[in-house]
Amino acid sequence: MSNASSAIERFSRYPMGESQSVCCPVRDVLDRIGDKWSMLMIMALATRPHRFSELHRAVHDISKRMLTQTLRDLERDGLITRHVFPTKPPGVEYRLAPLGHSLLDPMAGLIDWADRCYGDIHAARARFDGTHGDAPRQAFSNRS
Amino acid sequence: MSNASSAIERFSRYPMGESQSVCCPVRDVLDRIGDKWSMLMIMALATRPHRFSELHRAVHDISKRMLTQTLRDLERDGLITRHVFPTKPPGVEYRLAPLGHSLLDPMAGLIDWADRCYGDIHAARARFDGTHGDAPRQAFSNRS
DNA sequence: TGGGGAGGTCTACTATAGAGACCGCCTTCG
DNA sequence: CGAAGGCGGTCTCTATAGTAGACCTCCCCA
Repeated sequence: MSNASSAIERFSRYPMGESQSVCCPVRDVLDRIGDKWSMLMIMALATRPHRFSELHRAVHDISKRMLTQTLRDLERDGLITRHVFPTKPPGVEYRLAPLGHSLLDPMAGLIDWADRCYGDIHAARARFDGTHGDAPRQAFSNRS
Repeated sequence: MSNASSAIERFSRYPMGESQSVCCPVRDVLDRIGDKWSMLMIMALATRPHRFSELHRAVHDISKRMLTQTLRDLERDGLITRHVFPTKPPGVEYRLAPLGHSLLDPMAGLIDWADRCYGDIHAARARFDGTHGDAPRQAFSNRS
């Protein structure tokens, strides 16, 4: 918590109240890497460069469309780079840019936390669903 | 990178290839806190407990619907707690649970990174949009 | 000659988020 | 007395984003 409080404080400097989302790095960064696939891509690329299809195989349940889009967005933000090799059938390799590399450390903290607290979260979830609801499917749904 | 590599390695133990999303803490946790609002809620609650309307004012551009849902989900996962005070008009207070508190530290790392690299990301984005596209609006869109 | 992989794009479908109206309860103001 | 407004939500409608999966070109290999 030692360094957390300072970060929270730093964060608090960015007012959230008046459509300031544009000037709040947290919102901005979260919108980018907080989506379903970006972090997974970064993690996959953390060990070594990957080809498009390798990434597709590595993640399997991403659609090609989302794979392309996620890679484009990450490239656009300078987190990964895209290299085309003009071989016979052109090969494309994606690799982590330095900026992407610098993300690994903070991400590792999160992964660590996820790993540690996974069980607690599921326990809490089960407890909530048991105590609180008869229909444990979703806590909040658009049931028609 | 020192501790990052170990975390990456730990992550790699969870295969992503065979619909293993259910057993991968990273995916699981990311789906929860990686959404647009959860982290913002946690950050808002980091300093002190908040009432429902306080949170709404603090974030302003969240709809009540999403606010309710986000709070429910966080409560369900044991990250925050919800206290109802049976005062004249019942008041509801949300506060961080210990589990939520333990998230602050890893989150701080990310906020820190966001703060540091915000500029780089925007620079990269501008460069990409300039070099790469005539229509800098979106890198990938469903244009009809 | 036709199957398969690479590296995508396109279209159609559907789940999700967001806007904003509404609600019961209570207090306060004119 | 009647209206206004805050609290803590829920409900419905619509716009948007994600998903599945067909399709495409180029090349290699048997």
